[in-house]
Amino acid sequence: MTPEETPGSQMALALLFDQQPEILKKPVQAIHMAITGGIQSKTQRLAFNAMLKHALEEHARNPGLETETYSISREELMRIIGYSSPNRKHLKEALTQMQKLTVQWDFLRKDGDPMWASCVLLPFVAFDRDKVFYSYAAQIKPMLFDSKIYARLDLRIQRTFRLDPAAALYEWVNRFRTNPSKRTNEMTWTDWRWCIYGEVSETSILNEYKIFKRDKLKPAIKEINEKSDLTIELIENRDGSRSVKYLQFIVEEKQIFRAIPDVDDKGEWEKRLEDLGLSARDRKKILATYPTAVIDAHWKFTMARVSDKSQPAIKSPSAYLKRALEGNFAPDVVEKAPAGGTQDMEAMRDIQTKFTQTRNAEAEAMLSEMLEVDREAVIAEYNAAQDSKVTQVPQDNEKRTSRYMVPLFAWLAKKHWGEPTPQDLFQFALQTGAISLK
DNA sequence: TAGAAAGAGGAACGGTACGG
DNA sequence: CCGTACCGTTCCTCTTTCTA
Repeated sequence: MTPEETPGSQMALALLFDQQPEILKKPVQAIHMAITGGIQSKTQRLAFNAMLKHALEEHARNPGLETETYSISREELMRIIGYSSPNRKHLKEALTQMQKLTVQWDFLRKDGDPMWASCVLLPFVAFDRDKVFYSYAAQIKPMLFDSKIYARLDLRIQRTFRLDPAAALYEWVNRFRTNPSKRTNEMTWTDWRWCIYGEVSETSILNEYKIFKRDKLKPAIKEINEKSDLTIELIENRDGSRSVKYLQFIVEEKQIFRAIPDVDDKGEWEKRLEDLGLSARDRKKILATYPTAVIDAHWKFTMARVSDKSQPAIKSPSAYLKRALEGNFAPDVVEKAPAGGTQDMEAMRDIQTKFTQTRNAEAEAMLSEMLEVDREAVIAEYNAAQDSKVTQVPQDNEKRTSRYMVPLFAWLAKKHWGEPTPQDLFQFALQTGAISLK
């Protein structure tokens, strides 16, 4: 069942684990979309995500400002989508082509608002020497920018895929990673083909399931299992007939990404240093000489350098780490204690409260968007974790007042997004304008 | 009802076009 | 030169369905 994992891919995953994530909070309606009248390449898909991420950040910085046209530096765009070729022609062509692609938004909610039924993917794109300008259709902007229901998509992972359908399938299954049932939705195989590949003509050989599976599905599943933080498994449903009718996936998060390792723990560091290839003597010396915070900083420094493709490759990460530690390469790691004063403390608490409220609202939206069976599973899990009966969420829908539900939302938010990290709070404070970088 | 035929899918090949 | 996308082919297995 477990896919073959080469040491190389494991190393790549381990490296990924130590980088800063690049999360796009992508509205689910924009994930559940299908290209009509053509196919979408990986470059286009990633570019759309990169541009959306950029626009969302822009939007968060200036919430009041109604921006018509966004711009992103070409360098940054190319970095996010992993476009390394010096030949810009194809990037330009791919982006220009996006103006011709139309999409069916919110594909899963068939009875949804018909206003978003179909619309051009990117109505406007322009270039100059080092910037790319783009804008969205006015009708879909609220959906893109104000959506409460989103999935966290890690663009670092998505750009490591080489196969088009792998990037597309990953995006779809990633959205179901937190489902208690560990299942995606079930769709006819032609709908899956539509979502992860595009619309095909009547004469295409991809009208045969076995060809689609051979050329698109299987390679995509293989690549996702090898390179991503998820393992997925295909379920085929023949529905009594001879041919495969419906497809579904089992989605599980890989172990390494589930538990945040305790970096203060010497044992954990011992193992990490060993994995890197350091000898027992070196490990002992390093752990005895430097505090873990310093090792951690240099570890991150080393990993960033190792995965930096713009510089010559590092032959031996372990030797590099040693040298980095000896030379104290990493910038200062002294933890900055927050400036004292009760005013600051109160401002901090205020940010924390607002952050919690926002997250709870997001958790509520997520819950309401779940399938009935999944929602009840979540509630059952929550109830099981309650010591006392009075805090349990009642079975009767009518009786589910905020007295019960708000703690549930908080629990759910913590479960899915974890404890807010300092970065989360910092980001949030920046976005809401509570603090500013000057 | 046994055996043939047909349908669906899988495995392992092959090729061309094209871009980095 | 290699990897990806796309398009074929041949031979095989398994299951359903047809038919003598």
